[in-house]
Amino acid sequence: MDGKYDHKQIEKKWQALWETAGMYRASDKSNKPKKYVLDMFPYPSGEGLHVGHPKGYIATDIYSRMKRMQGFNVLHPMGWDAFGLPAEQYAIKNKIHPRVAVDKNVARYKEQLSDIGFDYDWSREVNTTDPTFYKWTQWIFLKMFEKGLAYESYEPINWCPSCQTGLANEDLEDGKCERCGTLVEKKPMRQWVIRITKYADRMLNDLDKLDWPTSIKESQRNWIGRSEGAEIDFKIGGSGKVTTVFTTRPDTLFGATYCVLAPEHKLIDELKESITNLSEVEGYREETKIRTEIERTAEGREKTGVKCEGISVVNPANGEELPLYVADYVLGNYGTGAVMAVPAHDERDFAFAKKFSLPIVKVVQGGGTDGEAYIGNGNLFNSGRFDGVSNEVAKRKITDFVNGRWVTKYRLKDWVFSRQRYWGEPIPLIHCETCGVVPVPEKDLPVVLPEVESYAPTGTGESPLADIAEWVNVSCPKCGGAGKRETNTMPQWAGSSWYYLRFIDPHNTEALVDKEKEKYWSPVDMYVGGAEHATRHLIYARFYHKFLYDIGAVNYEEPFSRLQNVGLIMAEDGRKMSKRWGNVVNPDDIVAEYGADTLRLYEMFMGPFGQSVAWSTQGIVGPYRFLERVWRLKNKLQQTTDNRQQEDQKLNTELHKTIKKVTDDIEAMSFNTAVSQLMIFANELEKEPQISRIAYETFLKLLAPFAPHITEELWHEIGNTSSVHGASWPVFDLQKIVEKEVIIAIQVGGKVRDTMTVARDLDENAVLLLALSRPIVAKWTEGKEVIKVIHVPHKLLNIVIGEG
RNA sequence: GGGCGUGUGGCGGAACUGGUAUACGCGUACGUCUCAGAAGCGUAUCCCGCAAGGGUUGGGAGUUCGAGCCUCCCCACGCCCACCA
Repeated sequence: MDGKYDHKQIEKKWQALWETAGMYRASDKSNKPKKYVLDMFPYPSGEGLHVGHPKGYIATDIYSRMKRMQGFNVLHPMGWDAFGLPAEQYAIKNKIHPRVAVDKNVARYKEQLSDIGFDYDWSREVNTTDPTFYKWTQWIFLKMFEKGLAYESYEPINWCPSCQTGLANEDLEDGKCERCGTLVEKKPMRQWVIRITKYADRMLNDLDKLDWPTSIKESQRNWIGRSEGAEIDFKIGGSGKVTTVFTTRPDTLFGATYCVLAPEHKLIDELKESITNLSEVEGYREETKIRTEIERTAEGREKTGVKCEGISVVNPANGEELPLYVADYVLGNYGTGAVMAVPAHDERDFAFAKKFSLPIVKVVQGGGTDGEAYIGNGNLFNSGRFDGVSNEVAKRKITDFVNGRWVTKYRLKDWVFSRQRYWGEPIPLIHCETCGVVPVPEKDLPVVLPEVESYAPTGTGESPLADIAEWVNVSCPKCGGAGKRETNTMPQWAGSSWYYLRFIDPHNTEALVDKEKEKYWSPVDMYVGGAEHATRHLIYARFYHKFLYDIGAVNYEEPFSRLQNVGLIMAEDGRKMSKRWGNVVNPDDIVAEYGADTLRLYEMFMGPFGQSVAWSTQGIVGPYRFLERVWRLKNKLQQTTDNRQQEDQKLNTELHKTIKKVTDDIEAMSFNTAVSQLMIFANELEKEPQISRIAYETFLKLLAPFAPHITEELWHEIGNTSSVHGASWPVFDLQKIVEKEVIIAIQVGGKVRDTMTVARDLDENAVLLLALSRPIVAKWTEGKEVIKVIHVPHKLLNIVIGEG
C-alpha cells in the first residue's frame, strides 16, 4: 500500500478527474455567498510561460480553493488578452496569420497552466480576439462615441517609427516605445481620442473606497495629478490679444518678470506679424518639434528658449510690461500651454532667468540664499495692496483682483485610442461624405477584422486595413451614400478594460452582461496581478467601469474591491528572466522533476508574496522534501477507527494554532508564513509514534489548497470517497489554542536571565515569588533593591533593580 | 528632483499592538544506514569565549523598565513618476 511519492502519476490522474467532474465550475444559481477571484489574464506570447508567470495564479488558486472549502460559490476564471503588437509582429516575421499564432500560443499556455493543477472554470474561458467577445468591445466604443466621449483629433501624438503606430502617453517609457525601445517622435495625424479626463475627478475620489495597496493608489493619484490654481489673462501689448496662463501660485503674480509659451502654442502663429525675429522663433519651434522626449530631458535640464522680439505682455496686477519667450520647458499639453514666470519663487523659472539674465523679483518673505528660488510660504511684499498678507491667503485674493478664474487641472491626458495596425478591434465607425462620422449600427456588430495579404504597417499612418477596398468601401448607414470604414484599430488595452465582466456571462449574445448575474458576481472580490499595471490597465478598467455604470450597464461603480500585487520572480542571477539573458526557468521542467505541488509550494514559500525574489534551484528541494515527508506520514496513521482516542494535548494545541495561522495567512495573502506553519506542524506529527485520524485529515485539508494533488491522493488513500477540495475548511477552537502552561521570560534590569514554565493564570505576585526563588535570578538580584516590576501576562517578567 | 518601499545569519526569510531576535527552509559539518554511493534519518549551525558571560537587526542619537518595531539625523539599495507651472 505504501509506494513512493510519484507525483507524475497522481497529478495527471487527478487533473483529469477534476476536469471530468466539473468540480470547479461556478454556479449562476446559488444561495451561497459568492467570491469572484481573478488573475490579470495573460498575453499568450510565443515564448510560453516561465516560472514567474504562474506565481499570481497559484495565489488566487489557493485563495479560491480555501474560499470554496469555506462554503463560497467561487468564480475563478481564465482567459486570453490576445490582440496587440507581439502577435502581429510574430505573424509578420513568420508569415502566418496572427489568428493561427494566437490559437497555437493559447493552446500551449493552457496546457502549461493545466499541468500546474489550477481550479479554473474553463467553461468560461474568453479570448479578446474572438468576434463574439470584441463585438462588445466595439459596442462599448459606440456607447462612448454616442455620449461624446470619443472624438477625432489632429494633434501631434507619440509616434513609434519602428512599430509604425501612434501610442498613448501611458505606452511610453522614458520617452521610448514601451514595446520596442525606439525613441518616440511627435507626429501630427488623425486619431481617435477618448475623453478619459472627464472621469479624472471621480477616479481620484473613489480611490478611498478601495482595498488596494497604498503604493498603487498613490501611483494613480500622481498619474491623474490633480492641481488647483488660477487662470490669469495677460494682455499682449497693442494687439488686443490675450494669453492665458495657468499657475498654482497666483500669490506670486507681482513677482512675474516674463511669460513663456510652449513651442506648439497656437498664439505664436497669430502673433507672427508682430514678432520681429520670426525666423529665429520659427527655427526654435522646428528644432523642438523634431527633438524627441528623451532629448528634451537628457540635456540635463539645461533650459533653452528664445525671446519673441517686438512682443510684450502686461502683468494684470501692476501693469508692468514683460517680455514673452518661447521655451520647451513649458509643456503644450498641460494647463494652458503658457506660464507666467516668477524666478524668485520657482526653480525652473529661476534656472531660465539665470541663463537669459532676466530680472528676479522677490515677493514672498522667507528663504535663505540668493542662489536659489524660495518656494516656501511667507508674507508678501513688493505686492502693492497685498503687502503683509500671507501668501496662502493671497492666492484667491490676487486671482480675484485680476479677474482670474480658480480652476482644477489634471496631469492625466485624454487617451489616444487609435492604432495604425492590423491586429486589433476595428473601430466601428464609417466616414460618409455627406453625414460625416457615422457609427456602425449595433445590429451590424461585430465589425469583423477582414483577411489581408500583408499584416505589415503601411507606414503612411493608415493601418493595413486601408488597402482592402472591398472592406473599406461601404454605404453610409444613415444616407445610403458612399462611405468608408474607419481603418484604425483599438489599442490592446480595450479588451482588457472590461474582460472581467465577460467571465460573469461569457456566452451572452444579447447584452454586454446580464444585469442580474452582474449584480450577484460583481465586483471582483480579489484581483491579483503585477504592479506595473497601476497607471494603465487599472486606470483604463476603472474608467470603463464608471462609464458602464453611468449608462446603466453595470450595478457598481468600481470593478475591483481588493487588489493584491504579485512580486516578480527574478532569475537566479538576480536579473529579470528573459530569453535574452538565457536565464529562463520553464515551469514544465520543474513540474516534470518535482511535480506541480512542489512548484506551487515553493513559489509561495520563497518570500513575501508581493516582494520580488530570485529563483533558487537549490531552494526548491525544501518543499519537495516536505511533501515526501507528508507522504510518509500516512504510515503513522492510527489503524483504529475510534476518533475519541486520547489526544495529545500539546499536539492538539499546535493543530488549532495551525488552523488559525493558515486560515488567517491565506486571507491576508501571506503565503510564505502559512507554508512555514504547515511545515512546523508536519515536524510535530513526525515526532508522534501514531497520528490520530482527525489530526491527519485536518492537516490534509489545510495543505490541500497549496498542494491539491498529493492531498487528494492521500485523502482517498485513507478511505474518503469524495474530493478533499469539496471538504469543509477546518475551524479552530480558541479554547484549544490557549495553552494551560506558559513559558515566562524572566528579565533582570531588562536582560533575559532565565525562563520558567508556569500555570497560565498565575498573578503577578505569584510569578514574582517563583522567579525570585530561582537560583539564577537570585544571583542577579542578590543585595539589590527591587525598584519596579513589569509583568506582561503569559510572556515576561522584568525585575528592575537599583544600582547598589 | 518627487512619491512609494526595503535594509535582520553563508543564502531566501520569520518576529502579533514595543515584550525571550534569528521561526521555517536552503546550505554546511559530523554521525547513522550502505559493499559503495544517492536518498533518508539524527545532531549541530548568528558572532566572540573552555566557561561564566558578553555582543548582534545598515550607521548615529533619542524616548522607554524594555526598541528589529516608535521619533530625529545620516548611509545604501529597489521600484514608479519625472521641466505638470
